Amino acid sequence: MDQGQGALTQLRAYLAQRDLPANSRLPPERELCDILGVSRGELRKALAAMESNGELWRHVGKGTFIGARPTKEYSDVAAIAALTNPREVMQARLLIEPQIAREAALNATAGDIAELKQSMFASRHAQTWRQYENSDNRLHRTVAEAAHNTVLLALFDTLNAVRRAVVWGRLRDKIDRPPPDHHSFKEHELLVRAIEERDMDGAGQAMLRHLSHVQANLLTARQAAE
Amino acid sequence: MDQGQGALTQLRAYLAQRDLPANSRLPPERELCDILGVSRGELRKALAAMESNGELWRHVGKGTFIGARPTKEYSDVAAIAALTNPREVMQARLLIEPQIAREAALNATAGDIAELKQSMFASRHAQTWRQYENSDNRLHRTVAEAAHNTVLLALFDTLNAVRRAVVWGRLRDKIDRPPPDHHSFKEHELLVRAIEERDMDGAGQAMLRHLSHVQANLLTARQAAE
DNA sequence: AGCCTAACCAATTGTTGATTGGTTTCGCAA
DNA sequence: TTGCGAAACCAATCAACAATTGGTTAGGCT
Repeated sequence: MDQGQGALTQLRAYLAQRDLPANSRLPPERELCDILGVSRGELRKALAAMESNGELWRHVGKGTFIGARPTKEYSDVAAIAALTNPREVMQARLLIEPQIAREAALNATAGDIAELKQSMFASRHAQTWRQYENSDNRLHRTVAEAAHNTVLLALFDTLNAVRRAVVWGRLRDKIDRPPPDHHSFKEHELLVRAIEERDMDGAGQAMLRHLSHVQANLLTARQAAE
Repeated sequence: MDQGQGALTQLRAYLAQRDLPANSRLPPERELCDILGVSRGELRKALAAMESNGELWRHVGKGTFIGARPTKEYSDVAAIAALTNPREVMQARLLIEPQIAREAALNATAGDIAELKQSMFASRHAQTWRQYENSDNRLHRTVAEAAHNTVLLALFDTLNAVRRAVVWGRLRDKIDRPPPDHHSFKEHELLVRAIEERDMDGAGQAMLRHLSHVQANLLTARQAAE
């Protein structure tokens, strides 16, 4: 009995002496056996006790680490897409993206703005709807990048992934191409210009107006299809 | 001159003949040279033309692929948390949550409002900071639920998960409890009342003011710790 | 019965060599 | 001089294999 807790005591002493920071890895069990002069079975009992106590965590092939096991959380895009519909996705875009655009106006670098213009140029000269949508996606994501906030960018990507998953079935005529007077061209231009001029309100409003038109188009396209 | 475009023509013919699906990889350049009977330089010119046109994309060590370059998407909360910091998270909350609150004012049901009040009551009577934070989390999430938009709720959950993962080191005195005049109490009340009265602007502003105070507290707490 | 030791298992990591797009260099010819 | 082609080289990536590591089992000893 005294032996059983002896291993734990030794291990605790070893850890206290080193005073290792959180998430640091401690030597493999086979080495710790030698260091502490304990058998591997006893050592593992002590480790199990400390692990169940939340003081450390272990994983095969990785090792043993100080602190709490890192939580593995996913926001499963497929799960979200299964529960929602295009209306909700569009509404979320209308609420989120203008805010991102405002932030982009504040933080965009010259490089960001150059890339925005390039995407704008590409979308204007797209030969097919497919190409246009590529450029359009790229422009919207560049806006999100220009906000220079990792979390906002991640949220945008999630939203975007959901959007793509939801509007999956929607297809446009592959032969046709965007008309030269497509509403997005002018709207994109206003958006990029507002960002370039550091006009937060202007950028937010431009994005809002652009997405409102996209939403309106979704409705008409849907009505036309029925 | 005819040669220069000849490579592109041959490449296009090759691709048209195979009719490869999107995201499929085509042979390495050195092989394509032999297949098409073109020099590598000319082939690369043709590939560059098609790449700038958005028809394919290339990457060292990977190869050349049909279609648009896949955007690197985040959905792993741990990955986001590793790349960001409390400042960015707080900023994202300031941009997102007020918009959610506005939507909640529009869509909240009587049941939602009842639950909001219950969370508010619980947070006001919390015995420890731990309990308070549970109630506070619950209130904020109920607001997101009250927006009745699956996508917005999912984005909120993602943001929340990132927040929890990022504020790792932050510790509050476990003995102490929230003071009776804690700023959040009054702010929560204003928020819930605005939602109840269907006041979108009021709800958005209340949430914005509340989070601004939270942000300010973060700063002072940080300063006090140093 | 309890323990140590040794061996084995499966998940993970590390390493090495080959592959691949990108670039440079040199020779040649118009 | 200019442009093209062939070859060599570079760095990022991938693929396959060996080594590491926590988890488990079997046998022998006290």
